[in-house]
Amino acid sequence: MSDLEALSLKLEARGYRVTPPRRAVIAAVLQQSNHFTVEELLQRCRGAGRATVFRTVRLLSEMGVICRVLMEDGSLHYRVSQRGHHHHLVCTACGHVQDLDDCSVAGVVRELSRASGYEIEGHWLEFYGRCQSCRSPVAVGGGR
Amino acid sequence: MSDLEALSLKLEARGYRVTPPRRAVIAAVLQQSNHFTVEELLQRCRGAGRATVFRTVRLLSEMGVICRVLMEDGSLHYRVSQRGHHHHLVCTACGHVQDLDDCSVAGVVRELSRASGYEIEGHWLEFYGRCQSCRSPVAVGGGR
DNA sequence: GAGAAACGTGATACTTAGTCTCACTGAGAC
DNA sequence: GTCTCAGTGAGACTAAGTATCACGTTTCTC
Repeated sequence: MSDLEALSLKLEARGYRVTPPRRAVIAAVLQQSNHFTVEELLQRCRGAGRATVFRTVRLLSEMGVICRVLMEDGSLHYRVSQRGHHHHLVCTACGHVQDLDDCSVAGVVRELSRASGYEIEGHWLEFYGRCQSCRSPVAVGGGR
Repeated sequence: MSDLEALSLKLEARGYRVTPPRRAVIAAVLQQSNHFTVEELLQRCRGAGRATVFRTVRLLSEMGVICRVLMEDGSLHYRVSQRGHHHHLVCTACGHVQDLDDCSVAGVVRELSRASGYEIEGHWLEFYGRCQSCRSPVAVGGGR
């Protein structure tokens, strides 16, 4: 069973109809290997309207199929998400995003909760840097 | 010396003029005890134009006088910042923001850098929860 | 002090990312 | 067949921020 079919079943199980525009958006989302913006999806789903693409993205986001990635400039991108709670490591040079499996601040949250008296319900954590292939190995000509 | 005067001197030292609209924006910023939006500043500085308020906010942000706070809904607010790199603890009930002095993920960054091969240059971390006075005395525990 | 250059300004148009509204469509229930 | 209702596209609208432009004010130079 393809990812598209699996997702369609998941939508139907939740009582949503799987219409041609929704299929088009989901297919476009699944084609994206890295992060994307809604504008990029709109380019790929010429058939579907703006509102529909935004609605479907919100739906997929609520279902946990895609997650939001906060870029270093403050803009929000989206990304297919296999797991539940996780964080991202964003390469500021090539834009590649890597998922971080385990939540590295779980201990910090416990400690902070005790120290501050807050009941901590959530957090947002993104790392920015240069991936292995973008790190210039002693500047072999050019660089950025 | 008041904060306003200190900031004015800081601006002049950087070669910026301290004009009446800028003074008005800075005064409005310093009046805010918690986080604020540019729209709120605009309400308070009726004299200064929209563009000027945005320009001054960007200027103060570049100077490190104010910092951005990412709210749970994805919107960006601003906040007077006394220190350099720090994180925020946002109460989702009353909206109060608390600064976290020491960067609690410094160790995580080092570990992650080694494990992933990334040269980590920055990160964004915000915590969300309910502050001591907003926690209902019954509901202890839970979490996301 | 005059004139020029630089800086800062408000008004306003524009951009981006997203939401809202509304008339319409098509599938399913009866 | 018709009623209902989720889903649709078009397009208006919103929020947050940027760009442009003509103009005013300061500062610099002579």
